[in-house]
Amino acid sequence: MSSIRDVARIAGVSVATVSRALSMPEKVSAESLEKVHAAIAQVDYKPNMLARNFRSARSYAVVVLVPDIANPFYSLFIRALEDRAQQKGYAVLLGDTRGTHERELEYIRRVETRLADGIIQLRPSSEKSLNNIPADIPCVNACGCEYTTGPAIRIDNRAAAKTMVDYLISLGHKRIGVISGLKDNPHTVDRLEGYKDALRSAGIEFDRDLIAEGDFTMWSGLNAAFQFCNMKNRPTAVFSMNDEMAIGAMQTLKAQGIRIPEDMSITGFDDIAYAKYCDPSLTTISQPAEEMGKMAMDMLLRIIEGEPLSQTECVLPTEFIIRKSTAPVKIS
Amino acid sequence: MSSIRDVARIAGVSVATVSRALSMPEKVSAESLEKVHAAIAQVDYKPNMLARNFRSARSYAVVVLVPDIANPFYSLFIRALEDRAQQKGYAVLLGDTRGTHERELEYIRRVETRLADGIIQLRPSSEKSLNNIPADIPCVNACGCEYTTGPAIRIDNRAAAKTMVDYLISLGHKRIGVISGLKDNPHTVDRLEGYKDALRSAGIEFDRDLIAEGDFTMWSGLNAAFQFCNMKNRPTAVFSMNDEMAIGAMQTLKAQGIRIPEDMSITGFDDIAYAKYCDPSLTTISQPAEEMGKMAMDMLLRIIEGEPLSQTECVLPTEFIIRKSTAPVKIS
DNA sequence: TCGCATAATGTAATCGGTTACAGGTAAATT
DNA sequence: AATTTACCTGTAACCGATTACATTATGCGA
Repeated sequence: MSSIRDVARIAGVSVATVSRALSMPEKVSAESLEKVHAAIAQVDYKPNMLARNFRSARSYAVVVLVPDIANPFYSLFIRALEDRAQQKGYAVLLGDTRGTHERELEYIRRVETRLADGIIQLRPSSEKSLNNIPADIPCVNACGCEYTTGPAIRIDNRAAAKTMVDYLISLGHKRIGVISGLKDNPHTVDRLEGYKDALRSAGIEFDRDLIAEGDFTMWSGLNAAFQFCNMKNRPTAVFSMNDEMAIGAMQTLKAQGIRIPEDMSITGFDDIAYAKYCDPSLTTISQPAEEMGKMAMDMLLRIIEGEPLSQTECVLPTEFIIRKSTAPVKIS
Repeated sequence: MSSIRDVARIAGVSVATVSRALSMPEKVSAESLEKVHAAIAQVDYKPNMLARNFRSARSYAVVVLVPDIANPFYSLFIRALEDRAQQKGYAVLLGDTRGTHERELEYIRRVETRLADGIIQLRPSSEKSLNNIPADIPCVNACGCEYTTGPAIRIDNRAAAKTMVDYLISLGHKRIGVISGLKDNPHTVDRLEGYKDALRSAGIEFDRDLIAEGDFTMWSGLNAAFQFCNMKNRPTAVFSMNDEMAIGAMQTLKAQGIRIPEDMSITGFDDIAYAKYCDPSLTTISQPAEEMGKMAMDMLLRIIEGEPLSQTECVLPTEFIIRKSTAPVKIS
């Protein structure tokens, strides 16, 4: 494999000239430039980036920590993140943590040992659920919540949830079930607050029995829905904290002969691709995942490059999308 | 930031001893080992992997080239690939090519410049659609087809397609529509051959009008289905070359008042998570994505490490999954 | 013609590890 | 006691780029 010294020898110039010809060609005479390019072509020289990165003490790579890459909501983020990183000359190291603490630490270690320059965290984190990333390593949360500490891009989960539940209430629903994420998940916490806000402003009393806990998977939504089917005083609408659980729940409801939305309305959150194609199509909240990913990557790279941040938190607007899974409450 | 020389100084040993204490502790006296570990703890030493990788001329990273990471079929693969790579101490560099030639080249360049040691290709490639990866760089296709050149893991697309169409024929269907991928996609080619095989063995004549071309997205499936709705002599079953297009097509069919499976059967391919949860649940072919990803990564790492390969191609079995989207043809 | 600024180039140090080689000590063998 | 062997350790070269600094050549004005 040819090195910069081979090129220099063949071109009849010094290694410094070759290096300059590549990184600052305006500092090199046209004559030398030509000789260098000829030599590069002759020996098919490809610079060794490992050497370059070593010298510059930078890896030009960023770890993306994601709880589960097969989750369609995260994959949208990742696509945007990767796109932006690529544009700026950075690589994305995939860090699928499968939700475990241990794997997260392994990836943090990669930054500490210089194999990556920073971290994009997709797991929502708050003070309560410590994020165990040392303060001195560049990190941005691309999917934060109200209590996320450090630089973050997020939506206003609480307000979005309130909007959704307000809408259900406006349709006449008074008993509104919730399919939540795990209790200690910060998104669950924020969205549940939004749900309670909506009930409060409508003067509806909160009923703990209407909360069914899931874990953001379709399967858990499917299970959670049974809790509502078997109730003597069934809710007339269900607010699911993500689309996947809503889609799972629909299966259960349909299987139990409950018509959507005639007998029960159901809503999601995230607006994943299937939300539009399921039957009936899902009323949901759209998160600007592309935009969030792009902004998060920009923020991280700015931190890495040592540029000042104009703001360390950015709250992006969501979009409320009404489809066919919701309808006015049935008069019975 | 502390280096190995700092540790050596504080421990009162040479840098060689420190290096050995870390990579071959059995070659170092217990006494030295203790001094080194104490010094490491004292200065919070983290080895600079960029230096190590530079010296060893290896990056311990692998590029995964994927046409679109937001495609749920690919994300399953990626999860398996990442899992295996992590186990073996390799990082996964995400290479979302968005289907473009150009981006693929950018990632190939990363291998040539030593930022990665090899490539996992998820785009099906064949002789016809050149894969433009130089022969001297380690590469495995994790999602190959019959004509893929070089090391590959694949399924028997042709046989799987035939199994599916045989099944539809066994239900009495004679006019079987196809929603295909792009014409020159190798998977399309293989699966279409399987379709024709099945027709041939049942003595049914091939009808070009029954082929609707899509591009493996839901949206294209939705559109392709219109071609069948408007036909005077409508097919009684549709074989879609992936689940997403099948799900898109279902939307169109239902919207046109065509009942599934009573009026028309429909089948998919891949068995993505949603295939089980759509309405009706989808009869499909399950690909062992986890297993394929794992095997592909193992094969690639073996090539990188210079170990001999027992075989350069591996064809894994698929599973035929019957759900609710298929039924015997209606007697009319 | 001389002095000085500017441009182009070359020499060699440097980054932080790994490792070939040499040297030294103590135990084992003759 | 001499020789061999095993084991541990240290010195310094090395990987391939970048870049500070020195050097040389050229152009320009006085």
